[in-house]
Amino acid sequence: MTVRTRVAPSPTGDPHVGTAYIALFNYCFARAHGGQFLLRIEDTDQTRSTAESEQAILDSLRWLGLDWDEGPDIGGDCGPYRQSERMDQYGAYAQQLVDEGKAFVCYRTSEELNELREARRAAGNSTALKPSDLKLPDEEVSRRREADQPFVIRMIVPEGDGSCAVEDLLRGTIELDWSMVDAQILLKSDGMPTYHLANVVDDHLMGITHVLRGEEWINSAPKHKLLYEYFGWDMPVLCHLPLLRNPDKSKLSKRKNPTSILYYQRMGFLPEALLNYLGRMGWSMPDESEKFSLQAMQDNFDIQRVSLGGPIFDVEKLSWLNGMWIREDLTEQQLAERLVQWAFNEANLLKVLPHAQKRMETLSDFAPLAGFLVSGTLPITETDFAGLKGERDDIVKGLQFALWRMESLQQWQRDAIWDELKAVADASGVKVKDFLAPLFIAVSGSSASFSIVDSMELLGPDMSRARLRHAIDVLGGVSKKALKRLDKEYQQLAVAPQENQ
RNA sequence: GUCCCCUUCGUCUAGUGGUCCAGGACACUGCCCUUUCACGGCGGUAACAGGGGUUCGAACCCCCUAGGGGACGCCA
Repeated sequence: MTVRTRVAPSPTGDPHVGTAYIALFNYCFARAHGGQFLLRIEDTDQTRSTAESEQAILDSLRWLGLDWDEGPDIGGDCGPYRQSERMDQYGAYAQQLVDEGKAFVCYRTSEELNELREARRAAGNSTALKPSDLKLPDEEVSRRREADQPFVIRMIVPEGDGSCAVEDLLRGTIELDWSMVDAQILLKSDGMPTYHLANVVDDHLMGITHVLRGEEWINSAPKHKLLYEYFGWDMPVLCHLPLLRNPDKSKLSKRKNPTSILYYQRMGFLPEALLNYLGRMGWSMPDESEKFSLQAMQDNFDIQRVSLGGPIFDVEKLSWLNGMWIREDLTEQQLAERLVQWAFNEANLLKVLPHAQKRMETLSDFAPLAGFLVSGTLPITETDFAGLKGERDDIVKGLQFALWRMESLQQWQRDAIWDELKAVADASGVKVKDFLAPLFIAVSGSSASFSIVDSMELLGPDMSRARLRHAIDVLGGVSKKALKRLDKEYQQLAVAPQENQ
């Protein structure tokens, strides 16, 4: 048995707990059956992926103790591959399907696609575009080809009624209507494969026998099944796991919840505890014990013990569990080592000292000065913001704008942070000093502290964002309605904020 | 809008036709321990989404309704 976890780098490079969640189940499933656990980094979208974001995920999984095996050499690296090394290969597979009449070249422009989709929607149909919808007259095709217009390769899919039966290890047979399945793009106009092609080709080449993935993939399973049929390959057994949820039940997202493994690391959670907690999400030990090690989970793993309701990620219970691990599984000696490892090591102190030293008169000044850097959620209250300029609403607005800006920031460096914050302040017509004042309190808990950008750089993106979010909550939060209004205003600031999930 | 998935205490879950007027854990809460706080110990409140079937018997099987979620991209 061979299973793999696909990990997709996020634009901001945060290793997502959802990724670790899926990886954990793949790991246990494979190990429990004496099989292999492989890792594959999905990397076909150049706008998302960087070497750093890939590394961050690998490091996080390793931190959690989820070690993977070396896979077979399928061209390029066995682990994460770089697209440039394998491009030709995907192109060849796509071409093969074209030659066999199972895929076709499509010259449609995105404007045309939008029109076609809108027309279908207006008619009350699904928006899935079929080969026949996309077909252009032959002369038009040759005209566009001669004009060297960009094209993609799409797969042929069945038209008309009927459904595709997909087998799921946990859900049994799932019937999906072919009418919902569009002529999926396999090869993009830049020559890169889409996930769907890369996924099927890689899994085949890697000899994957079982695929455990999130349930958001159920709907594209027919495409994958069809591709396996087109290529004449054996299809792996599919198993769709439930999705981790926010407290409001939506899919776990960083807008509503800290989702980065780095955040939990920084917050002082033990990897054993975080992994243990993820193992309790939608799964239970036969004896229902709450606290168990990865080894114990693996030894007792039974995929049938997965429950299908989407579990809500509850930090409170995670904290309790973490406390259990600290109290019951660490000697004082080990706890001391963990603390040093976590933050009180020389390298870390040296990063902080440049900012602290000039503000110190005695050594004992250090803790109050730098304490916020090793704290979790700061014990701030509404009154901490009382002395500042501006109404409560304006302060909240500033914090929210800063938060949004920081959520889309890709390079977490002090100068970049400064540029972003200044841009927002300028665009909103607020003096930088007044704009920054509430941020100081949100981030450091005090109005007198290290410079805001230095503090944020030291804290890292996840903790910084969490602090901003917490400050907004402390100030009474933002209602849904107000949020909508603020969002509109934010979009009009013309600082061209990037959309991100 | 269309399709798919899901539905046991507020939350995580046990439960695969009788042993369930539903068990455990977090949270909340009462008492005990304790110079304080925490830890720990003993209790308490709290759920089978609703309606129809099938069956001697249904949390469990079937159907309908409702609610929640997901998918509908040259993202993964």
